[in-house]
Amino acid sequence: MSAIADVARLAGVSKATASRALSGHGYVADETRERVTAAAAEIGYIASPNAASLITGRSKNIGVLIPFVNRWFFGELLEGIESALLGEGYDLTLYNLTVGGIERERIFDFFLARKRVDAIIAVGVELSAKELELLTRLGKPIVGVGVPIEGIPSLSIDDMTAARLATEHLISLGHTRIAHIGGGQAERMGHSVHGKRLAGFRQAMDAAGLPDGDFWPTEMSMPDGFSAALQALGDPRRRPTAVFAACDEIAFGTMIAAQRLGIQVPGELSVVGIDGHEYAEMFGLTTIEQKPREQGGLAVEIALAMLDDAASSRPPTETLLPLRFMVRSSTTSPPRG
Amino acid sequence: MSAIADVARLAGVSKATASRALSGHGYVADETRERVTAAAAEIGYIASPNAASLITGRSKNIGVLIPFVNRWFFGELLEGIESALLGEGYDLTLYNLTVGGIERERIFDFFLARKRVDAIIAVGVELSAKELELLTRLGKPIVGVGVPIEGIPSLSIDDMTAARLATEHLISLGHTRIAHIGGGQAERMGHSVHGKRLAGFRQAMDAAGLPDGDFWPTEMSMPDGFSAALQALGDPRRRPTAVFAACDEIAFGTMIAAQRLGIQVPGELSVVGIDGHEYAEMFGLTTIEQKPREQGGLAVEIALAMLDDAASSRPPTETLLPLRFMVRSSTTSPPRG
DNA sequence: CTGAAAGCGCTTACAG
DNA sequence: CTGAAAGCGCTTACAG
Repeated sequence: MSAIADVARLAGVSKATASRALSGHGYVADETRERVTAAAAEIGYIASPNAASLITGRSKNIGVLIPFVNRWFFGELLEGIESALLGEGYDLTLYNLTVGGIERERIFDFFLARKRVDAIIAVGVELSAKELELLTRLGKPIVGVGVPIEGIPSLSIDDMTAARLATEHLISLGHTRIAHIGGGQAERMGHSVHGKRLAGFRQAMDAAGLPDGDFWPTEMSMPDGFSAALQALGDPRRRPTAVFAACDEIAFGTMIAAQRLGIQVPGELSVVGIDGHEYAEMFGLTTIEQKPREQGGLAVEIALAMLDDAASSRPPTETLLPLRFMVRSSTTSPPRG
Repeated sequence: MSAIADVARLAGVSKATASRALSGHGYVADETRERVTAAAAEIGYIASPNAASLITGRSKNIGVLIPFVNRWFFGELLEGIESALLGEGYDLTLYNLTVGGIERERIFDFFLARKRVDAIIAVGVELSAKELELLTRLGKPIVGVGVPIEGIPSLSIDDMTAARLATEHLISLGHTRIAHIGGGQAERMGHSVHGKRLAGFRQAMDAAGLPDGDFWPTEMSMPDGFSAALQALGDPRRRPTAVFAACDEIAFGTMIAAQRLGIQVPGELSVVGIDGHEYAEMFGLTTIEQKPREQGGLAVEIALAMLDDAASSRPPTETLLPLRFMVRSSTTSPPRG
């Protein structure tokens, strides 16, 4: 006996009426609705979305594609998405879409094909043409966050501008020998976050009439930033007076490397990052802040809105999110001489 | 027309046979099975677990309760769980169970009551008696990781032993003024990770005949460890020569605080942690390693095994996971004088 | 405004 | 070994 039948019997109505009363779809007399709600509360009835999905086609579940869980930006975004979804009564199904991951293909071919999710939020993932095709063929709302996806409503900061701002800050302080330690993976530098931040850096240097600073490619993590910085700062004769790090984690690694090498920050080396990482204050890092947790909430809002009016009013393809410059103690004028 | 009907028609069999062939339940002639599999492959058929769950009662979906996503230990564990689940064809539904969280109650009353998950993996969560009651009443396998849960199969390291080992390491180096910077939340210190690590610390100090070292309670994060360490190390006259940090993140914060105060590590201050964080090598931190990613895989294994033979062979209530002592450059003998 | 009936896409006794 | 039928727990036209 289905659970809703119990509610119906207790309230003295049909299953159909009970369903209408509980879902809010269709006409039900106020008095009836109250009886049904009371009955449902009494036996602790919670509708099974699995059963409902069979007929409504909606499963109250959103799939999240994300390359890392354990990096600040991604972790914050994920928590933001989760909290917003729960607030709306949606479940979050997590797909950790790693770059060379063995399961990557299966996520598209199998997991997403199971028709379990109503929409997809793709966080910081770069999709191959084939993957994008598979995704769009699902016919479900897709929202991109962190990195814009061709033809899909996406949220991100303006990476080029952020990088330009960070670099200009260093230039305005008087630095001329500025290095960029940033994301590698040169193959797809074009549209990637990495590529744009590098481009913004070069743009600012060019505009100031400065020679291209050194670029040290690395992964977007603290230990990798540390290793790269050891190289970048290792040779005292060629050492830059300032580093623009593509993200705060790289910036922290750079600051630790500087300390290891006996280089004073900011006296002998200025460091600026992008992100607004939770450690930024502790490190005294000057950075360009973004708010990934809020971005997650926004992404949910957009995805659910697309679900509501499927055809009409698609959100704009690319939404740029606000930036905030936070000056702290990691940047100052270059040393004299 | 249901998708499996298409497969059946194409293979020239009934839906029942198609279902049996694809699921592997029940007898099907080999030749028939091949035809069905081929037909399914041809039209790219993937069974809807939502529909199947209605009759099997299984949804191929596991719920994960976790207090943080953005802390190394939890992030690693989550990635380990996700990857193991995907390998088994299971989805992961993420519930971020924060401590004072507004949604916390709803996760138990509403989300988990929707009958969507086949089992629950509770990571590092301390449950109230009421919550535990709600959880067990679901009648589903539950596995605890990180912190043991009363009466539930749980995986964790032996926190007391780990803390004792770390402390004894410092003692064996000759330290006598050792402080512990560790988890706060005194109200439920008893069974918590925090409480056990503090207890192990005290046990080791006692056993060595040393007076209780100072205990500085804090959150298990790097910035909070930093703030606590600034206090712990601030007064040169009372300063300890060694710090046992309850986790690596606190240890890193402590090392950064020491640097800020001009205190040499390890010359003037030894620091030891617990975890084996990905930054430990960069910081040169001596620590007791655990492998949360593998713990996640193990938790999945146990949960799925419990699903397979519901009644029989319950796994042991508390499984203790291996530890590995990693000595690096953050610990040495205390300064003379 | 409400109820009886059909049906979502599957799986599983039950016959044969 | 296979198929026809029933049914999982819901929701939604369709009558009334």
